[in-house]
Amino acid sequence: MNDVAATAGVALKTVSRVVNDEPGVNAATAERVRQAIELLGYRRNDGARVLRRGRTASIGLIIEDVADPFYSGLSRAVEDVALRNGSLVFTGSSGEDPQRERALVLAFCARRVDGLVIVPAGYDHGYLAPELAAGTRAVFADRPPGPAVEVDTVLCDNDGGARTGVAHLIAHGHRRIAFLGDQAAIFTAQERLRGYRQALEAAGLPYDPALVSMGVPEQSRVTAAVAGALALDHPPTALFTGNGQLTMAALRALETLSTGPAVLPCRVTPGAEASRPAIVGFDDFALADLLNPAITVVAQDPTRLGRTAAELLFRRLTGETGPVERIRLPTHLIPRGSGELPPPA
Amino acid sequence: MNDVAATAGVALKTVSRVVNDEPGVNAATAERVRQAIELLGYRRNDGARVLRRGRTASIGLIIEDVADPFYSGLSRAVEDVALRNGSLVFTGSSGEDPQRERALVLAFCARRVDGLVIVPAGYDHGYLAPELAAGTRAVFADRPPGPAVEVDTVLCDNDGGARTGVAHLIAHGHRRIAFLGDQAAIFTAQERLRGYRQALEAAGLPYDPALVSMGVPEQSRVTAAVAGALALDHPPTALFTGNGQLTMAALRALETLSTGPAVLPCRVTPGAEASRPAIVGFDDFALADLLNPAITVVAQDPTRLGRTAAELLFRRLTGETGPVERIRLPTHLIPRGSGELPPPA
DNA sequence: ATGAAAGCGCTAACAC
DNA sequence: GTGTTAGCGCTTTCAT
Repeated sequence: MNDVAATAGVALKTVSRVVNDEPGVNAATAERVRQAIELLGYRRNDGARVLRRGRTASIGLIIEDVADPFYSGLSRAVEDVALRNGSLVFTGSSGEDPQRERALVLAFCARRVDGLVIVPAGYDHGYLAPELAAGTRAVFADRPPGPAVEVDTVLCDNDGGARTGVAHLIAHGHRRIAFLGDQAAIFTAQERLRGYRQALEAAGLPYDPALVSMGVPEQSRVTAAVAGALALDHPPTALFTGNGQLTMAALRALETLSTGPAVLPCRVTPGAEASRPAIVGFDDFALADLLNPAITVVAQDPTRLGRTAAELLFRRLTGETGPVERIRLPTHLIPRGSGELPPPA
Repeated sequence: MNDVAATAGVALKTVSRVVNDEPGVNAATAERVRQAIELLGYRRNDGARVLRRGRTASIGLIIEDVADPFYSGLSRAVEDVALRNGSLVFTGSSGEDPQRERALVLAFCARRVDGLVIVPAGYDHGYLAPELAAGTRAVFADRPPGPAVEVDTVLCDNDGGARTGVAHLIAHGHRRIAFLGDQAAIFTAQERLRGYRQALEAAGLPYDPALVSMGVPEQSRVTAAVAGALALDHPPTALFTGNGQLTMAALRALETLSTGPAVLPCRVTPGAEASRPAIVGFDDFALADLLNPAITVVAQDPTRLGRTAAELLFRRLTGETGPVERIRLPTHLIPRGSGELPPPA
């Protein structure tokens, strides 16, 4: 900037004015400055600017894994809102590891991000308190913070969604419905399990722990869980899966376990359909409509979740006060076939 | 930092030494400083640190859309490599818009990122030259830069992959193969089209422009393209799709266009299979193996692409010199059924 | 082992 | 309209 000023024969401040489009600069002077900028290939150093002004015009986003379609949809929404607000976004994947979540949040705070959108992996957010006290704003998305801090939160209607999905299966005649959930420590997994139980209760059906399996959404575990359930004396006639990854893994498990010979181009052996359990999954996913049968899901809207959280964050950053907000986003059932299969006669 | 120094009764520099684990501080003094830090909730301001030291320990990543599984896989890989190198990553989606690509790159540069991983939307990268001259390193991934700059590039073997996929269809007896590609302006789309033509030529088959359709991967366009091809006097018996989005859209189009009644739980009317065109797609995607028939693909490895690009970037950032690198990553064919369907007798 | 001073590149506050 | 000065929070250099 000094060099530019020297080359243009003006003072430092004038260059600053031109660079920032501040009013009160003679058009001719401004032009000279712009030429000097061009000549020297000058670029404003935003880091220094930030240091002086206090606002970094950047936010941090912590999710579980960008590579998961649910979170990448959320990411894109956050990014778009940030862009509209003139802000850049640091993204970090926690991989469901509270240590990494913490490290990322702290690293972002050290960069003095203006705010954070956090999908937490852990429950202890005491580490956030000093940052919040220092003025960094945070919005939790998809899962709430632990009791140590009180911040705006945008969640999905997990138990309501699960209730709807399970009630749908019940309405189609199922009485033995297995529940396949994510790790029991995860908030959304707990809420969805709760919804499952509520639906059973509302229909006067017993809760059978043998029909419930919670754990990591790995194929091997899911295959084992599905196989185990189907091998019960009174096997389930339907399956409710707690998220998109689990649904896909369960479908693959059913395919693997299917006893009939794999016949191309139609893998489902004619006549074998009837023995196939009905399935409803939490989360919509690409191609759910092209499977055979097409998959009935309880859809959330990751884009809306991200947008809502980011917009709330920017409203806070632009000074909106008021009590901590707790927003619940609705889900909706999309019947496609797999959830309408009747139980075997 | 001043406050900490005052509270601990030491000089500013001593606090700096403690914060940075520099040697040469009395253990007792260090402890006093640490207590003061704790007491005041002090956090080092990395922005100021960066201003002084010159390195921001952050990189920028520009992709087309985080929400696309191909790019989100790439993102995650870049993020992981960055983490291992103690760096944070700014992510931005260009949405295939050269203006936005440019704006994002420039914004990242203004933040003085150490380097960039760019999946370019445009071809004119003249705007990058001053940044490169200023010392910012860049690596292009998936698509090369325009002629204005010369930088490291990691690409996938697009024409080779397409050649393999199309040759596979030819080997299964197909003589009329349609090609459905992304917008003709996109580098990878061009290379894949080239591979398609090479495969035809190698087999002594004529190139028929009526069988080729390039454009945005929107469902309506794809449905129209597929319908158009199938309505030709000599319709194709097989289809090669140029990327994952196109493959999914084409499958949906085939489903929509399928003349037989939709019969649950098996949508493909018995007997109708024979009239279904074979299909091979570029890019693997979730559930490709569970469709009916399962989808044969030419798979790239987005994780490897991201990892390779990011590692190259960090090697450059740690001083590795040498000529500009141009890396090509292999693809591999995964036969699953759809690509092995024979043409109608 | 510790400290004082200078300055990274910029903008806010106030002259002129 | 334009320039001067101070200082954002830190690290570097050079003393002590």
